[in-house]
Amino acid sequence: MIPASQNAVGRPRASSRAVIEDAAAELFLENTYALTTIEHITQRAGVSRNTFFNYFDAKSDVLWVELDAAIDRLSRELQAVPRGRPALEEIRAATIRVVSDIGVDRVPLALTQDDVMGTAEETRVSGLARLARRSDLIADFLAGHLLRSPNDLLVLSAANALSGAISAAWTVWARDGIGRHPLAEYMAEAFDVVSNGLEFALGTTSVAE
Amino acid sequence: MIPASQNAVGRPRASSRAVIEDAAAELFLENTYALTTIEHITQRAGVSRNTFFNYFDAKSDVLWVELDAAIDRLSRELQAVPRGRPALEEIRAATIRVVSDIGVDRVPLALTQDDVMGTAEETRVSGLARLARRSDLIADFLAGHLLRSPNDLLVLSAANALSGAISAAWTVWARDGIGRHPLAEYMAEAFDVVSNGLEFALGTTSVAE
DNA sequence: TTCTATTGTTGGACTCAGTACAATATTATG
DNA sequence: CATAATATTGTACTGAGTCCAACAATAGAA
Repeated sequence: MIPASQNAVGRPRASSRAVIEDAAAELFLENTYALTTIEHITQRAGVSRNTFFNYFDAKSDVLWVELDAAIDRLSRELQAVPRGRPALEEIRAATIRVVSDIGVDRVPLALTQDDVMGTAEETRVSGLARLARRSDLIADFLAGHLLRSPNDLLVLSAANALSGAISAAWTVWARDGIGRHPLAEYMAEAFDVVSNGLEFALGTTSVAE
Repeated sequence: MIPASQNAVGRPRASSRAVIEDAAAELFLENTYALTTIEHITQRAGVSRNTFFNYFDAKSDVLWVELDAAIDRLSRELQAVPRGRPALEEIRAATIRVVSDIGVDRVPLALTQDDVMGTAEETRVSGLARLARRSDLIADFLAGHLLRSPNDLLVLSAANALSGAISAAWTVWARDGIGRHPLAEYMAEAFDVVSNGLEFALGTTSVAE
C-alpha cells in the first residue's frame, strides 16, 4: 500500500505489472509456487488482488512470461516468412533467431527454479499449454506452406514433434544450468534430431548390455 | 441415494466408479464439460460428492479414462522389452499393439466429443498432461536402452517428438471420425514421419504459390 | 453365527483460483 | 478545466480440490 509519492523523486514509477512479477518471483523462491497465494503476491506488490487479474489470466502465467514472449516472437517471425521458402528450414531459422538473444537474465521462472519452487507437476501442466500453442503456430505455418489442412496427420505430427523438440531444448538447457551453453545451440541440436529422423539419430539398434 | 436393494435381483451392483463415469459422460454431452459441476455428476450418479474424489483426482480425469489405460498398457509393454532390441522399433511396435484393440466403443471422451462438449481449451490442458506422462515413459525407455541419461537432449527430443506424433495420431483419428480407419493405421503413419525424419517427410522445399 | 479388520462412503468445514460487475481513482486529451 | 479513457479497487460469488472424522458395508476368522 505504499503510495507512489514515497518513491525517490524523478524515478519513474514501476508499472503494476512489473511490481507483481517481481513480488511473485520472490515469493515463489521463498515459499514455493504451491504455497504462494495470489493474495500474498498482491500484498507484497502493494496492489489489490483484482489488479493481478488485470495483467494475468492465471497464477501460472507469471511463471511463463519469458516463454510467452518468445512464442509471440516466433509467431511474428513465422508470419513474416514469404511463401515458397523451404518450410522446415524456415521454422528452424526462426526458432533460433527468437532464442538467440535469450541470455542468463531473461529466463522463464518456471524453468530455472523448478526444483527450488518444488512441485514440478504444478508448473509442468501450465508449461504444456505453451507447448500446445507453439504446436498450433507451427501447424498453421506448415499447413500454409505445404498447402495442406492444419488437421492433416503429416502436418500435425510434424508440428507436435517439432514443438516437442523445442521444449526439450529449453528443458535441458535449464537443467544443465543456463550459461553453460547458449540456448540456441541446444535448439539446433534438438532440431537436427527430428529433422534428420529418429531412425538416423538413435541408430537402428540399441546398445546391448 | 437409491439403495442397492432397488436394483434388479441377482444383477451385480454397478461399481460406483462406473456409475460416476456414465453420469459424467451423459452430463458432459447434455450441458458441456464446463457447465457440468462435480456436484451434478455425483447427484445423477446417486453418490456423495466425496465419492467422486475416491475414484478420480480431478474432474478432467473422467475425460481421459481410456487414454490413461492405454498409457498404462504402454508402460507395461515397454517394461517387458528385453535389452538389446532396436529401441525405436520396439516403441513403435508397443504403441501399435496397445492401440490396435481400441475400437469405436472405447475412446477417450475428450477426443470424440470435443466440439459437442465445447471449450476445447479446458480439455486440451488436461490432455497435455497425458502427453507429458507418455513422454516420460518413452524417455525412460530410451535412456535405458541407449545407456544415456533421461535428461539427455537427444533422448528428450526424441521422446517428446514421438509422444507428440502419437498425440497427433489420436487427434486426427478422432477428428476424421473414428471408424473411418483403425487408429493403428494413423499411428503407423505418424511414427513414420518422425522416424524417417521431417526433412524427408516434408521435403526440402515447400510448395510455391 | 458373531466379532473384527478392512474398505467404501459420507458430512462438513475449509482454502484458494478464477469470474463478474459496479464504483472509484488516475491519467491522458481536448 | 472538463471530459473521456484507462487503471485500480471492493464486494460477492462459484466451483475445484483437500482434510479429517464419523459411519456403513463387506469379508474373513473364530
